[in-house]
Amino acid sequence: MAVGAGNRNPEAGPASQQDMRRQNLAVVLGTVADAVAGQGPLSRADVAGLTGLTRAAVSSLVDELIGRGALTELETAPSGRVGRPGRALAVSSCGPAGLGLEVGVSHLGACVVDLRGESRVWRRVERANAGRPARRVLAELAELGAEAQAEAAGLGLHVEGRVLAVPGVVPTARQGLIEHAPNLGWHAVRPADHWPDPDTVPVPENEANLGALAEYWQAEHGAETFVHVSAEAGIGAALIVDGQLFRGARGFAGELGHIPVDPDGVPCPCGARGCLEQYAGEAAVLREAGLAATADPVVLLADRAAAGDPAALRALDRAGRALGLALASAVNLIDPDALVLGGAYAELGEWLLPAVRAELAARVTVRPWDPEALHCSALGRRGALLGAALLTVRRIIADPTLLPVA
Amino acid sequence: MAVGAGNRNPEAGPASQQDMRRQNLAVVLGTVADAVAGQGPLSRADVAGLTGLTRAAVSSLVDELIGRGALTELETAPSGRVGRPGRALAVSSCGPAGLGLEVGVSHLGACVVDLRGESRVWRRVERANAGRPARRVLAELAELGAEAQAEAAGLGLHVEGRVLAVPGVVPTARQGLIEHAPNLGWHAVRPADHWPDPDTVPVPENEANLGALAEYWQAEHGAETFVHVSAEAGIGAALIVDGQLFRGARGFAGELGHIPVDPDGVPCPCGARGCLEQYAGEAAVLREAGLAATADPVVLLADRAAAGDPAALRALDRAGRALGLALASAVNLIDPDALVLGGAYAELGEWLLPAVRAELAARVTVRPWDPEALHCSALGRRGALLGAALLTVRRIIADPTLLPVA
DNA sequence: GGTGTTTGTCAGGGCGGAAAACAAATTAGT
DNA sequence: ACTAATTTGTTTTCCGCCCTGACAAACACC
Repeated sequence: MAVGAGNRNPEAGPASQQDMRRQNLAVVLGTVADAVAGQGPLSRADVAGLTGLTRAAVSSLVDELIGRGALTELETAPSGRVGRPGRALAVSSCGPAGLGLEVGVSHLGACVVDLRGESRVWRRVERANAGRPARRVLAELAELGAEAQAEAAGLGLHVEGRVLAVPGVVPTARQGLIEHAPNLGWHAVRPADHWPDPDTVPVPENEANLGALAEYWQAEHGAETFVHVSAEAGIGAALIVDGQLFRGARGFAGELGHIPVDPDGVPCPCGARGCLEQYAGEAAVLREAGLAATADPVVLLADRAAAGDPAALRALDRAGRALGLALASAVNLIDPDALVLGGAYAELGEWLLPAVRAELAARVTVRPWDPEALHCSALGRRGALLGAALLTVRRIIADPTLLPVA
Repeated sequence: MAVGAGNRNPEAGPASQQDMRRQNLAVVLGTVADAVAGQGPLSRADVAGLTGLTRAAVSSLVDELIGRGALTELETAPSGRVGRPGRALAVSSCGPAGLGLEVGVSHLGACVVDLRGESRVWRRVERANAGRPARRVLAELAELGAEAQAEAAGLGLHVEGRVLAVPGVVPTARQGLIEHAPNLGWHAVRPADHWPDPDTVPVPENEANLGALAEYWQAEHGAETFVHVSAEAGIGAALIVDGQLFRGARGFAGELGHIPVDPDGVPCPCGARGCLEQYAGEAAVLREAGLAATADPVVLLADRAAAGDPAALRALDRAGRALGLALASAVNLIDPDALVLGGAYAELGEWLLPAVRAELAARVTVRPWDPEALHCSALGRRGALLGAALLTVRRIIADPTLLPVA
């Protein structure tokens, strides 16, 4: 009898038969979606065996999922085993899809991901968005999104949800509001107020959170609980706990940038002293490396480091040690399966990782710690946009009744 | 569409009608249990209105809950309102109960809590358990537990589960094993191997976790997400996230004691430098205050501080500042609703709180922070034993089918 | 005492999964 | 080539659970 086992959330309302159906639809669809990589396509009987449902129940559920366009029956391939061969099931590669949109400081992006999680349309254009009026930026993004949606329609995909990744604070309580995006110069922007077409308004979400979710949904490491660090302007961490994004009581969880790494160190604009951001933030690293801010300072820094520039290497080493110190606190508190460096950090990983690893090894001592648990994201800066599109897809897989019954 | 909304755990198995029934039984019982304090006892119709279930369904569920001994029908009191008066429902004060057991360094404890969460039997005896063979300690505890259970039987209570609070590591993976309890000198102790009566073997659980759960279940502050700090020999934190104990990927979450508060500070036996434990741990505070270890050093320290001893006050201030620094990291990462000082810290709160508050105010700057969110536990050192008994009770409320149908 | 209101229960129906039987499609064996 | 064995997918029957609607019971108000 482990603590927490069986302690379902008492706030959850009563269960109805529709909830049961919904849950079982999700179980069947999720089983097919997750097992694709495993051992070839599944049949109804396979799904029944894996889930514990009856073949009859699975048949009924699969019929409904096909009717909603979530599943497809493939051509039956000879299996070689004795007995009647099963009809192969697969998540539809044409049909429902998710549209992801992104506003960055220097770019706009749009992508469409199908139910299998594969990116089918990808658009990215460079734009200097800082300081531009939100209305203009969003109008241009809407255009880009419409193009992507049209291209997806040509592939047989139908967009079922739209999510907008923004580098800013999107409070949990006030749906649809971008409270503050310092790098863009946005305050209290509500996309719905500026979007040209009221039928295609996207839901905003913080880009670091989306990047972490993309990492969880797509990455190879099967970590269910991990910390995803991303540095754009500030240093933010997104916490994935048991496969769920953890936002904290008020949505401010993961403020890694203001963890104290040197209690009496340099003052930070936030008012405290010795915040991580003053040691491992973009501005601090550039200053230490003796570089001026440019259009893409991350690439510049990576080039200098690759060329063996001692100042750049020293700056990155110092940043890595500070980051490692802060992450040691995170490991001690959260005990994650993995630590993932994403966003800009992913591209500097080669020079950051040794210092971070060394600091972690020295500071995480009271539990087993695998150095390989710290690694760089394979998605890099694509994570946020991918996550935005995947969010819709994963919501559909978690609740296929969101799809129209056709 | 908030991130995480509707993302139910895909690992969850299929739902059956029994699951639905179980859930609805829990909803009804939980509604009656939680609303007792609100506005007098509830009737079936009240429960139906609160939960959204039909009166007919509630009737059926209530009948089953009465049959299992979880609910009781009270004498109908005149309500004064028009219409047929409802039959008042209440959680049984006699019937199912939870037994809590505790092994401390200097005491043994046992208590019985009824389904309402009220402590009905409380036993605590002083014993120097450090270094004694586990078999002897557990035999004596079993005796104490049997006495408590007998006394509870006299009150009409029937013990449905037994939980043992221990100051040590109880891994999630290996059920029923106390891996290591340094203060007791125990290694790899499995209570089942030493318990006299195989029918009453308790399940061990870490006392800090249980203290935090007791705080959550009993405390007035309605925080769903908080950090509960307890200092016995080491400094441990238990994290309650959305009303659930968060253990981390491997069960090591909450190691507050080894968060670095001074990166190049004094070396710690763990191998790192500047760990919180070296500044705010019991041994460090006593040393700083110029006191020798005694039977109950916490009381000694509190006496000195109350008397205005400058060394004691200085030591507590230093500890408080170090604790505040570490907690600032926790707040930045977790964004909890509250921070609770429990265990021995609760008794020293008067002298610790100002320094902790000051440090938090200086370090938690990038979000709203209410100084009152930090407070001391009202349960103090009773929390662990209470939590052990409550764990069974809360499990029953979360799943009433655990009770025999009578 | 009659009326209106609220409560608790009962009967009927629908929904959804389980169990068992059955038809279909393939391989293995002779 | 033909039968037996095996596995799959569907059909049928059954059961559990909640919902809808109706009804008796118990109170306040007039």
